[in-house]
Amino acid sequence: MSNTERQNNSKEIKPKNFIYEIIDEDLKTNKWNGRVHTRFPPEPNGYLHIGHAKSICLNYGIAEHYGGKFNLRFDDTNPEKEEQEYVDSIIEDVKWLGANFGEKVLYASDYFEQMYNYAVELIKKGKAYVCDLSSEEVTATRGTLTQPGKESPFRNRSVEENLDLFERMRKGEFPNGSKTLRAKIDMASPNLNLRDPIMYRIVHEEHHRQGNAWCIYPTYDWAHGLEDSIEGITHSICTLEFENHRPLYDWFLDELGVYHPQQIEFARLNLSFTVMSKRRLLQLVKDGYVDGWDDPRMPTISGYRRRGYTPGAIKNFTEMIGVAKRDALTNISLLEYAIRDDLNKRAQRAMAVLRPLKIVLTNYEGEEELDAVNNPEDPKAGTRKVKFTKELYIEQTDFMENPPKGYHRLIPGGEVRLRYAYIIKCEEVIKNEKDEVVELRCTYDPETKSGSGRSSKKVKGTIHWVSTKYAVTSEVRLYDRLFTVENPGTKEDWLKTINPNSLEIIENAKLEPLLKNAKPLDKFQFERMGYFCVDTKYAIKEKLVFNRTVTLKDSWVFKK
RNA sequence: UGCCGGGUCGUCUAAUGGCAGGACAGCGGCCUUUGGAGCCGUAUGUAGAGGUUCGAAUCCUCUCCCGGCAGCCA
Repeated sequence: MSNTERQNNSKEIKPKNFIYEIIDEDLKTNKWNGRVHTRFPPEPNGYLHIGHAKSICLNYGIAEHYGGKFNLRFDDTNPEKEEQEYVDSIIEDVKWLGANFGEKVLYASDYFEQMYNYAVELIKKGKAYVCDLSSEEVTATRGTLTQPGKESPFRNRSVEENLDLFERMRKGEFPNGSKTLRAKIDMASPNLNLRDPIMYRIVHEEHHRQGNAWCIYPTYDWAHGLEDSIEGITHSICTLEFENHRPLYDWFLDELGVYHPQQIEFARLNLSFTVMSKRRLLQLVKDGYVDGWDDPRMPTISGYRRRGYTPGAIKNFTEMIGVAKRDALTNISLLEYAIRDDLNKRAQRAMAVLRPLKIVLTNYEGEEELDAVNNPEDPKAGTRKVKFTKELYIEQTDFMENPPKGYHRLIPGGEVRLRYAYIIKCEEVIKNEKDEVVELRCTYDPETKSGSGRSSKKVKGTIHWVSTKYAVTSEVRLYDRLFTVENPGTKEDWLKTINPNSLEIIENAKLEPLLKNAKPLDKFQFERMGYFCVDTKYAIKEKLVFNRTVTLKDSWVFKK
C-alpha cells in the first residue's frame, strides 16, 4: 500500500464525530453485544425544526452506518401540550427526511402500565414516596443553587401507605396538583435534579392516544430512561441541557436493575438570524407573525420543504456542521450553500422575469424557436425550445439609464446579449409622465444568433427575457431572513427584531411557458434570479405561485 | 458565588504527545452566452500565565471567559 492509499484509507475509517468514537469503542469492547440502536424521541407539542433534523440525521445516520436500528418514539407524557396534529406532522417530516424507523411508530404512552409497575417496585424498595406538598411548597423546599433543600414531611411514609396512596392517585381520587410521587434520593445533592425529583403528577386531562385511561402522568426524568430501556436502545443521544439529568437517568435504571442504555449529549443547533425554540416558533404561529408552521420563512422542516429545500440538502448540511459539545451559532450561509449545491445539479433552468420591462425590437418581424439548455450541469437534461418575438420582457434591473461603473447590462446606446438569442442595442428609452422608464426600443443584430458561430461581437452581459406574447403570468414570493439580528433568541424583546420585509409578493411576474404546468414543489432555477418552487398552499389551477428558495450567489457588487 | 459542561481561522469543525487541516464566508485571479456553476491561488486561529516533555491545541497547575441547572415542561 502506498502512502497516499494509506492516507485515503485512514480517512475513510476516521470517525465522523465523538459519538462515533464512543460507539467504535463500544463495538471493540463488545459492550452491547455488537448492537447499535438509536432513537429520535420527539414530544408532539409542535412541528419539527432544522435542529431536530440534525438529531434525526445523527441518530438515523448512526443506525445506518453501523447496520443498527433506529426508532421513532413519541415522548407523549404530557397531555396538556400534545396533539395528534403534531404527531402526524412529525411522522411526515421524519419520513420526508428519509429516516426509516422500522415497522411502526412507537409511543411512550404505550409503556405507561409498565412504568407504573416499575414505580410500585421503587416504592416497595423504599426509594419513592407519595408527597402531599403543593407545587409552591416543593419549590420552596428545594433549596437553591448554593443551599441544600429541606426534606418533605411526607418523605418517610410507610411502604404500605405509599402503595395505597399511589394506587388511589391512579384511580383518580385526588385533584390535580394535590399529590406527587417522588423519588427518595438526596435533598442536599449539589445536583438539583437529584433533590427528590417528581416521578408522577396528577393531571386530569384527556391524552391524545390514551384518552382518559390515566390521570397520573410520568415526568420526563422518570419516563425517558425507561422508554430507552424498554426498547433496548444502546446509545441515548440527547442535547446538552440534559447533561445534568444523566445522574438521575442512571439512578432510576440502576435502582430498578433493568437494562441501562448510555446517555450521550451533544450541542443543539443554533442558526443565525432565526429562532429555534418550539415555544418561540409556536408564538410566531399563534400570534400570526407567520403563515403557519410551514411558512417558508420558518426554520421548520415543513417550512423548508414548502420553501423548496430538499432532504438531501438538509442531510448534507447536517454533515457539514458536524457534531460536538460546544455551544455554537451556525451561520445560515452554510445551509444556503447546501441547497444551492443540491439544486444546481438537479434543477431545470427556465427564464422568468420578476419585474418586467417591455422592449420592442424595431427591426425584428415574425417569431422563431430558439434552443435553450435545460441544465448546464447535466447534459442528459437536454434542451428545449423558447419562443422569440418582436416584443419581450426583460428585468427592470437589467436596464439602467445612468449606470455605475462595472454595470454589464443594458444602457442607452449599449449592447447586451439576450440569453440563447441575439445581441441587442438600446436605441430609445420611453418614459411616462412620472419620468419612469416604461419601454425600450431596441434593434437586434441578426448576425449574432446564439450558437450560430457567425458573430465576432463580444458583449459583457447576458440577460434573460420572456416573450410578451407567450409569457405566463405568476405570483412570486420572495423571502428574506425572518429576523434582523444574528441571534434573536437571546433577546427578551426578540419579537421586535422581526424583519418587516421578510416577505415580498410580486404579483405580475412573467414566466417562460414551460412553467405553466408546474406542480406543487416542482423546482426550477430561474436563470440569474435564483431557485424557485411551486407553493403548496396558494398555487391553484388558475394561479401559479412560486416561492423563492434561495437566490443565486451574486458576485456583482456595486462599487462606489 | 454550588454542581455539571465547554473554550482551535469571521463561522462550523478536524488534529487523541509529532507538519494546526477541511468546509462555509472573504479576498485575488482564470474561465464562462446565467455577474450562476467550475477551476486556481490567498489571508486569518489553539482564551491567558506557568509547568512537564526532545516535542503540547492535546498532559498538569492557576486564572479568565461562555453555556446549562432552583417546572408537578421536555
